[in-house]
Amino acid sequence: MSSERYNFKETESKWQKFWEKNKSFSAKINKEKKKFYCLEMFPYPSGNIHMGHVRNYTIGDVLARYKSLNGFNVLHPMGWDSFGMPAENAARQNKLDPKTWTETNIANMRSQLKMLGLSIDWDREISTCKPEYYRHQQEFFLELYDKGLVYRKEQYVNWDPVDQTVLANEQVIDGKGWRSGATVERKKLNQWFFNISKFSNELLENLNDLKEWPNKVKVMQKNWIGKSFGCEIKFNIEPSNKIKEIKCFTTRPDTLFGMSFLALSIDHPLSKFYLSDENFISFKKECSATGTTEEAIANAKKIGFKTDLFAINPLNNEKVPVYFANFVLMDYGFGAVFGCPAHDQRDFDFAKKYNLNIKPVVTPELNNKKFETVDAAYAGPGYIFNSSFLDGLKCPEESITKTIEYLEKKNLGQKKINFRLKDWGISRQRYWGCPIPIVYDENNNPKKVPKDMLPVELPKIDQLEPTGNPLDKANSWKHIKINGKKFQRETDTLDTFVDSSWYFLRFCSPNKKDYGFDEDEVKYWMPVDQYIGGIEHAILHLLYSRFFMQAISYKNERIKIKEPFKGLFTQGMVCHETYKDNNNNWVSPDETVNLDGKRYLKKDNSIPIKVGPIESMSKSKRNTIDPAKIIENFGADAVRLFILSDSPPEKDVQWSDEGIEAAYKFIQKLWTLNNKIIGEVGENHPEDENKDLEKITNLFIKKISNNLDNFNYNIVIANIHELYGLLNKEIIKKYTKKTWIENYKKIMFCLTPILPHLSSEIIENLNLNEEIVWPKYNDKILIEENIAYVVQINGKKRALIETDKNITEDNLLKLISNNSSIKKYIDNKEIKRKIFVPGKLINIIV
RNA sequence: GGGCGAAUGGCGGAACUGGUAGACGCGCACGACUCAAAAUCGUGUUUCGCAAGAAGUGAGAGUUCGAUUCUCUCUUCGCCCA
Repeated sequence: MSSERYNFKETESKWQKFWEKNKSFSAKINKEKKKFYCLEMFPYPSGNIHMGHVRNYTIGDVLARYKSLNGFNVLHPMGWDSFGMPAENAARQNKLDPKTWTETNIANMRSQLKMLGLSIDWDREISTCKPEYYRHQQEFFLELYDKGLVYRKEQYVNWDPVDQTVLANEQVIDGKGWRSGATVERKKLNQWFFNISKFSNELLENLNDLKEWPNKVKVMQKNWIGKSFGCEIKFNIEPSNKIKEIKCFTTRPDTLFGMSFLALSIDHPLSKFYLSDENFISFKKECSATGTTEEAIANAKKIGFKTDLFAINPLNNEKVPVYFANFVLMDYGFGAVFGCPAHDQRDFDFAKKYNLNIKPVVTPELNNKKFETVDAAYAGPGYIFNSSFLDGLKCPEESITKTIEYLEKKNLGQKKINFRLKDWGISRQRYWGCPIPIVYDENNNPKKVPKDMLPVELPKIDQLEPTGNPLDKANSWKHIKINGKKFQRETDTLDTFVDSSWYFLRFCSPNKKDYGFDEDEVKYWMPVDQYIGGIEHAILHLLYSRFFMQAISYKNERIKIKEPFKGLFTQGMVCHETYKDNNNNWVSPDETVNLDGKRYLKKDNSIPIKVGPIESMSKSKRNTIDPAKIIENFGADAVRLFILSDSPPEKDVQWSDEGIEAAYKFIQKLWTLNNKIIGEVGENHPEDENKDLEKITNLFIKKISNNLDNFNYNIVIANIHELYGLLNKEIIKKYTKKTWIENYKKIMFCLTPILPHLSSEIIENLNLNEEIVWPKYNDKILIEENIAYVVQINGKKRALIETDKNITEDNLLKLISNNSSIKKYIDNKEIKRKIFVPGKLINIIV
């Protein structure tokens, strides 16, 4: 017998144990069934799960369970993105070993996730920091090396001279190292790259086939890849003793007549002639004060170094000075641009500073030959002028193609496609990452580590020193003999984005020893049918994973999959109010007492708290809520219910105490209702009073199915609330035991994706002895004989008339003319027009 | 500066292909139970108005018998890129 109050602790742990023991969510290839690969972005094991995880994994779990009930063979795995800087930082600070720190966190977070009741195949759990995982990653690296997709070149990094370490961009704050406070320098290092730009066109074109991706993400990737049409132009240089010509790329060849200088990147090959010039060296130093991001370079003050060279404009043979400038990137085009100050703001700023000619060549109006750019560059459309044979062309529609045609004909330049996407630098000067399987001989030539020597395992270091690269100091590991020859190991490790670029393949065969994945398993499970995660990974992680799939299938006939993620869903963030005390220090929700819903006091000293804006939960603002505590107090079903209820899953949701309490109460109400229904079932009336219960059930199944199909999970919760109200009214009516069970069980089956524990318990108590499947609804039952017709007069609703659905227009009009509340609107008035929509409404124009 | 998106009660949000705006939840108010409180249950809750009624989906126009929904202009906000 069911007790009065629902004991969520007992019931939830009972079912979690049941699922674990029976391996209820274990996935195996079954070619009889359609597969469904449901994947959520795997977490970084930072210590505890946060609300973002709860939301992400609840959304995924609802989908996985729903698909499973609908007859799909579901793969729903979980793992750990367990290499990365937080572990290394924590280890350096506390002089620990990152492995122990990471493993403790994983154990903790695994148990927290299990408390959510997720339908995960835990036998497939993987962790990227384990040699059993990264061994295969090293093999992929070597495969890509053989395919020519990996190379080494020099590139700038942010160098912290005090900590003797390379910093990521986000570790540089106001030009200083985040921990040491030392001024960060730009330093050139030899680093490894994946040739992602080789696939620029494929990565761009394939976006069109990703029909189940949010358009927003596709647009972001498209902009990131940044395909542009332009022109490569050759400039002759005078005097020609250093260099004869300089190539540059431009998207605006049509402004060539407005050129007043040529700007080069400080890394341009020409720079080698100036390295003995003290002024150039100090200029170079000044440039290295700016960060390495595009944004930092764009916002920096434009500075230049004038050379003794001049470039010849190929169109009019004018001579213009050649500068080195800090805003030109070696990665873009050829590290050289021509400056047209009148129509580019950057060039305009530069020309103003160095007193260079500003000659307008585009005018907004066709006949305005006096147009000048005085305060700012003009980048808008218009007509070409001051440009000899180009004059009068419409800009940019005609002018660009015409100019390119001319340059090509005269052999001065040629049309070119340029991509913004740069190759992916994968070297990290860190300890806690996947070792790069490369060694160097005595002449510093790189050699692959032989396959039979994989994995290259990280050396065990019990205590990490606060500074430097530990692998560089690990002498016994670093020096190695292969076939009697001496080598030194590569001491950089791989970017952790590499770890997450193929983990979805590993999940298909997580225990395969000799290779990263099993081809048959991958053929069956891939691609991921639904990938779910945060929008913050819209570009890098998703693009890198797409590249990896391209790279693996490149020159490999057996792997046909080009795109890893068929469907993508990006969920919004979990937000909370922020609180500050009168010293402007952040205060966490745990430290406050709610006075009246609006005002808060600090718990320990009763001083009023300032309530700030609602922001996404973050440790720095101290507005986080610990899911573990919430599950402990309210139960997993209540948390699942609330995290889905308040906002559409793709939008941000606000966490509130009232919300989770309401969810908890609703779980209790469902249990109370269940007890009443079980009582009714025991009554066993001889026949049904009416068909209402059947209608309620069918309409509910229809609504909840549609809403689940469309990710309208917040509306799904509303459907359940609505259903509760209806059933509560229904229990006073009389139905047979059979009718009650038939309908109630279907309803409960529908609740299992959302509230798996409560519904499993109820279903068990029904003693059905049948498999749980997603119920089908019967549309015929939902057809109503009578319907409330909307009666509009001049487009305004004036009445509802309950009548036969299939009534004719004439009969409906008769009804209306007898209706007292409408009569007054049409009496003594001429009816000009009638619009009749069968089964819905009639609109009378008078 | 460019691109994408959003704007609906006190709050979060519903409204299928143009057809009853405000589902559902929170909050609030009143009532029942109770010596009382909590919990629970019930009723109400867009605004103005006693009412009949009128107005109403960021602002302004347009298409239409009819617009939250379609088109244009503008305002504000968010995200991405610069």
